[in-house]
Amino acid sequence: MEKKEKITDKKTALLDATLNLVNNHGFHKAPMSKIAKLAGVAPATIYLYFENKQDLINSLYLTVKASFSEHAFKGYEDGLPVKKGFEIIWYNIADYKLNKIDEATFLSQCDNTPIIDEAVAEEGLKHLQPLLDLWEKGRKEEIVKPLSNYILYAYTVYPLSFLLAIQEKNYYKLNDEMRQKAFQSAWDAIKI
Amino acid sequence: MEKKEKITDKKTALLDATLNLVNNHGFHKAPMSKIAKLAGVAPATIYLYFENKQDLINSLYLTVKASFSEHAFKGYEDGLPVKKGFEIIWYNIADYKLNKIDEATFLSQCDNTPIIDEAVAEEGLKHLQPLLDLWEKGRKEEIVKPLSNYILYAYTVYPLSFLLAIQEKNYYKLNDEMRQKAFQSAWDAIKI
Amino acid sequence: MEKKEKITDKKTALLDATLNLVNNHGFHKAPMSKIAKLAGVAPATIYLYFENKQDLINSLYLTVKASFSEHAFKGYEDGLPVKKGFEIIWYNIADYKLNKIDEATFLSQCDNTPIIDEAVAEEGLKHLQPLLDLWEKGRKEEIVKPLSNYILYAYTVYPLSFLLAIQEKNYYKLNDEMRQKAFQSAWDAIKI
Amino acid sequence: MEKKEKITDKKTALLDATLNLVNNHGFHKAPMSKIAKLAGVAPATIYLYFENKQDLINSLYLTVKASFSEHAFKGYEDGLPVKKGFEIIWYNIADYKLNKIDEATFLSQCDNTPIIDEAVAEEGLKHLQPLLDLWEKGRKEEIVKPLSNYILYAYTVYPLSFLLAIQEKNYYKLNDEMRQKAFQSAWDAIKI
DNA sequence: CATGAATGAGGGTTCATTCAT
DNA sequence: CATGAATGAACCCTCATTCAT
Repeated sequence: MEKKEKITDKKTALLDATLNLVNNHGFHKAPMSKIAKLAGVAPATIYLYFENKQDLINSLYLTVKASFSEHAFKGYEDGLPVKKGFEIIWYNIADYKLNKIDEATFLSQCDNTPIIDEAVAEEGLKHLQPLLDLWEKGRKEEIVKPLSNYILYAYTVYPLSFLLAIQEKNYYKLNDEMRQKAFQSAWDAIKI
Repeated sequence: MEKKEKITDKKTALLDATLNLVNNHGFHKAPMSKIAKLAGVAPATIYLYFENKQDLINSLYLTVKASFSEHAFKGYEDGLPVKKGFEIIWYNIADYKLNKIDEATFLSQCDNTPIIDEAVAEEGLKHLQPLLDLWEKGRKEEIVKPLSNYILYAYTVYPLSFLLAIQEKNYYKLNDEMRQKAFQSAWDAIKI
Repeated sequence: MEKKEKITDKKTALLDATLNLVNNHGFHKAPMSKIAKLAGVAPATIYLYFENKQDLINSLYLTVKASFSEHAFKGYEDGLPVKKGFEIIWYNIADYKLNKIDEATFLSQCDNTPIIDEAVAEEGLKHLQPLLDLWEKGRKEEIVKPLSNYILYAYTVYPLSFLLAIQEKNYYKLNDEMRQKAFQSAWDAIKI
Repeated sequence: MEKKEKITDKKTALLDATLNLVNNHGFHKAPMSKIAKLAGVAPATIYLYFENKQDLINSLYLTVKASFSEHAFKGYEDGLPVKKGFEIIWYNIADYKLNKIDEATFLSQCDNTPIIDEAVAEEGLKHLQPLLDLWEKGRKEEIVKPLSNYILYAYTVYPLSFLLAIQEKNYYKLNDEMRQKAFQSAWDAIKI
């Protein structure tokens, strides 16, 4: 057990270091040497855990995406009424994006930049299936507008990325009341 | 006149080349040498028109942002009713984002990445003032929900960036009917 | 006449500009573009007056060296007694080195650096002939020690370069009294 | 111990290579690539031992200056009579300048050129203190003329730089007899 | 497992020089 | 005569990656 943990330790440290550097300075200006230093490790050590820089970034992306999905569906289960289910997921995602700022910022950067290999990016898309299923159900029950999943996503989850970015730049801080209003707008946008 | 045009020619060619390379391969992997080659120019020539790479990127950002604003408010004037005015602006922006794909993609990348100097990024924010004024009017007339501009933007304009990205990845093509539905969702999200 | 002067004007301006830049920043960091700008001329214009950068430097060296020699022998004539003649020349050189600081500094830099083509440097050496003749006479009359011209030079004229450098760095300012003492030391070093 | 030596090896090789190239071709025309090649090392390796080119030059300057001082005061001790002490130091310096030609030439170039950072240059000045103390003593005992240290230096040590340069250009070779005469001139210049 | 020294390839940038005007 | 735009070559430096230890 101890050995396995040690491995995870350094791997995690490297992923964390990468996250911070890429977030704060961009993919360029996040050299392997700095990543190593920030992780408290020698540069060559990185290559024991990752094939190369691209693999490191890809791995980080998938790791963060997985953690995101895990949070997104916390407390959610299949049988719930559409609005209730949507509410749970939306608030979960909002919590994630507005609290786990670094992770969310990194995902934003990946989604708007060609730094992630396309194949890997596609793999990251599969995580939202339960939400897509819920929307399908909502459309059938004529509670949700007959719009494609893309549009539903664009008007409910995606706006949170903007609010995150704004908050990150310290222009603004989203309190509980505003969060409720934001949810209301999301729901208004897609409900029939 | 001829000389001035020639200058503009090369400068424009350089900006275009940068746009394409940064869009398709990211800021890293858009070396000056490739930019020069794509623009049909020697690398050293870039430095006749821009101080350095950062200045080139910043200039491109401001140029594109200006063109974006110009399109956003085409045919719009101050006195219009809130919904009508909003409709005009929204469709303008939708047209821009879904047709001038390269420009819009580049702006997305800049807004989600630390490649633009902060001072320059702030300068780019000033362009939306007429829309903000319109929203203020809408709130006063109790047509628009009493939400901050950030939230209004997040639920109306920002979703278009997602639709653009989706379309760009060829998963989807937004036709006129869907565009109308998308507008409806935007309006539903913020109207009282 | 006017045209000739105009030519001389620009040529002189270029030589002056080069002198200043090389003195203050070194041969490297004295690019042709800056030289041109300081001289109020386009870069390409330099090549109307000089073959290339090396020729510009060489020309400057010879020009300054000529001006130096001219000053060195002002008021001197062949028939004078050895000590009197030496005194005149020494004071002339001292005046030049301690007043025409830029020129003297430049000569120092050239003499201690491989920036001047060797052939040109040798040509610059011929200018001191009258002093060498005077020394020859002094040795014959057994007023001056039987030392080679190099050593005589090293102990009389060359020390002034050091005093110049010191003065230039503002550590020190040589007044008339000290100058007389300095001359005394020079004479003591070589007189029998 | 072995590792430390290896490090010193490459660092020394780089300093040596720099010395040679700067001496023979000047600071410009001593590109990092050539320095590396002459040291038997890849260009990037230089940056393991020095921050940048300026740091390399500065380090070389301080290294050589230290070696110079060490030689200058070999066999000298404080209590010696003024003339005897001066003789020892003068001959030490003469030996250094006329034998360790490369080092001395480099120092000359540094002292007459703005290639060394000023702060570093000043640090190099501190090394001659024992000689300055000796002169102070000589002035008090009325053996040495009441001249500033600068002038004393100009007429005793500095002339050796000229003799070095002459010798380096192969115009001349200073044998023991001439060296004694040169010392006599130095002493004549400053003794009362 | 872990490392730090080492590097080849390539990055951004400068510059002496040219050429059409 | 004079120019300024243009450039090829070279410069300094960085960095992802490797390899002996």
